[in-house]
Amino acid sequence: MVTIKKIAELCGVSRGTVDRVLNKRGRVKPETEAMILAMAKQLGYQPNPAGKALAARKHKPVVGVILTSKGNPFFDEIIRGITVAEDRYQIYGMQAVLKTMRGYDVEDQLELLESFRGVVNALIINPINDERIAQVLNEYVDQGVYVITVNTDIENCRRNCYIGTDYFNGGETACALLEVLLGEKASIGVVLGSSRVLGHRQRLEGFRHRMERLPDFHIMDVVENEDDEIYSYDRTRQMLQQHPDMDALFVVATGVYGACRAVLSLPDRKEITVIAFDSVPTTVEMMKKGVLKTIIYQHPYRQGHKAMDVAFQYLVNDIQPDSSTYILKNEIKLLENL
Amino acid sequence: MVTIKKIAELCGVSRGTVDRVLNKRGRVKPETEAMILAMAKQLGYQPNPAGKALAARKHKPVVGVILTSKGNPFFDEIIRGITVAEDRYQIYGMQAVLKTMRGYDVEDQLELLESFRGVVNALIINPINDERIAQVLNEYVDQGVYVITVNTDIENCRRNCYIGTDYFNGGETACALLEVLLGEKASIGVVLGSSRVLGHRQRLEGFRHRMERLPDFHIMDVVENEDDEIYSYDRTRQMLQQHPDMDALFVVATGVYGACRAVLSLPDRKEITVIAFDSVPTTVEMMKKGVLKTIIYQHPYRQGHKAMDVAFQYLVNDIQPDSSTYILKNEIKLLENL
DNA sequence: TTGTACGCGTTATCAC
DNA sequence: GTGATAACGCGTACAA
Repeated sequence: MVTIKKIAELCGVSRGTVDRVLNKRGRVKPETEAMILAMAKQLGYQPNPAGKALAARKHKPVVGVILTSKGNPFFDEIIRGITVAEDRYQIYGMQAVLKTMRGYDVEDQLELLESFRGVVNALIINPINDERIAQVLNEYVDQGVYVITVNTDIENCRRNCYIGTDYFNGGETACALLEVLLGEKASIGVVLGSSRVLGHRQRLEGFRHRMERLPDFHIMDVVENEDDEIYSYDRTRQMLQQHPDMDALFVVATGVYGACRAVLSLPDRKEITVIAFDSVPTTVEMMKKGVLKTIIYQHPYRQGHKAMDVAFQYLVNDIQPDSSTYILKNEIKLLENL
Repeated sequence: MVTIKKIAELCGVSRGTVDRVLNKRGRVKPETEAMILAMAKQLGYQPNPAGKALAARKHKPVVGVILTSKGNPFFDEIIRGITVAEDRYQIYGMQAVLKTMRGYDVEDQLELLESFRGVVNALIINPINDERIAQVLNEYVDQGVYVITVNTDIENCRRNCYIGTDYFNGGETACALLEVLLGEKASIGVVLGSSRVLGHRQRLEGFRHRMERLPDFHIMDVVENEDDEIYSYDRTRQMLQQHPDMDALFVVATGVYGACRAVLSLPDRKEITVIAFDSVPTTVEMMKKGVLKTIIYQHPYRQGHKAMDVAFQYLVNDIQPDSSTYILKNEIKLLENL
């Protein structure tokens, strides 16, 4: 096992010098620096996280967490992942400060971001895809804050790491699932949430892309529910009535409950297959009622847990993740394997 | 942050005394012990894993790993999870020694177990469900070795932790999936592997249990393939020919490739829906060919990684897992979300 | 029965 | 530029 001490001995210098070289603190003669670097490389030196963690205990790194959709059970699962991880890492002196907001208001999120200025060492955020947000995140990165986007990513931003699902693939999966359930023919109604969220647009693109190889799959109509269950109910119901031949519903984002209630409210109508995302209590209820046979699941708990894990590795052990994205799979769930 | 040192100061004793109390080493006056215990509890003392890890560095704990089915791609994924985790934890002085075997011979596994006697501090094993194995594992536990069963559990054994899927639920999920794919009627052929593996029996039980609420689901025939692809091919083919009305195949364990080849070899036969487990290259090939539309996935990588994580937490940080079982979900995969 | 002292690997602070 | 030293929290050998 190779340590700083050992390198120091082998190079005939002190631990302090080796430390200065390895951590690029300067004030070292170029020749000795080269020698130490060579030796470290040759021996394959890896810093010991336990030592680092112990020495770094006085830093007490703070992780700021900003999540949209306060009170949304899906995000509650992300939060659970975060708090369980916080619990595991709290002993290393790391702590998380959580702030949630309701809806997707850019000003609100900017305000929360401002409140973290100079306070946090890392940031976990479910960002609104807005260029002002992207700019603030870039500023954070420039100030040395480690920025992790979770659940949804943001465009034109130099965030350090994204943790979440592949939304385009989520759409492809939804379409493929529909094919498995219905066969080669489908008359589809699409229920959109707000177009503000990057991922939801990508999901629809993925769905359409996968549809290209299915000549008898047709999108008959698209409605927007503005992330509101009542609108979702009303507009879905209207759509179903206007298209009596429609036999599939693709709910791209939120509003699943309202859409399912619309289906339930038309018991004499042709049977309809609903594809939707996330196993929150309301969708589980609809699975139990048989309105939903399947759901696509995004591992929310693991998203939160992994985000904290990445923050921990960076802040406490100074280890960057292998990749700047960590993609969790879109899983297909029945009631049985929830 | 509460440390041993702080507790010692507050109690007016030395760090050594506190250590003896907290680690139950004895040689402490009952009264002071009580006081220290009370203080530790009141302050919510948690040992710092970094300190523990550092102090434990001289121990160099060894994790023995015994896996059946050498060369099986499913187990290769488990191994990948183990080695990635080993890489992450290797810096703490922990190392893994991996031994694989072919098939399910009890003598072979006993031999491997013997070779680890007195060598390992923890054991990760994919056990054959045999009472002699159970007995040896109990001996290991009694000697203070931390025993983790992975992928399949074993009966009548005091192993410390099981990490893997719920096989009974896997069977239920398979049946529910078949219902989603075929509707309320199905004439099913079952392909069994070896009955030696506990999990595979449980899967069939789960399947049968879920079938109880489907009066028009019938198991027409059952064949065993002895974990051999050629037998699997032959016997499945014969079964399909004998039952022209059979429209579903439930492959409980290995032999998926052979069974699918049997389906392919009868192109003019009635279409058949195949339910099987694990996305290994051969099954993925069959998905691409369209023989398999879905597969049930067991998170093999995560099984291996989590097993090492639990071993690490125990050996290096002295932390036991929350539960003596860690159950990973049976996931349903299409080609799109593999 | 209790206290002291050292080492684990890293970082930070001095003094030279 | 460089080296010595203390500190982080824990475990333990040894002294009292």
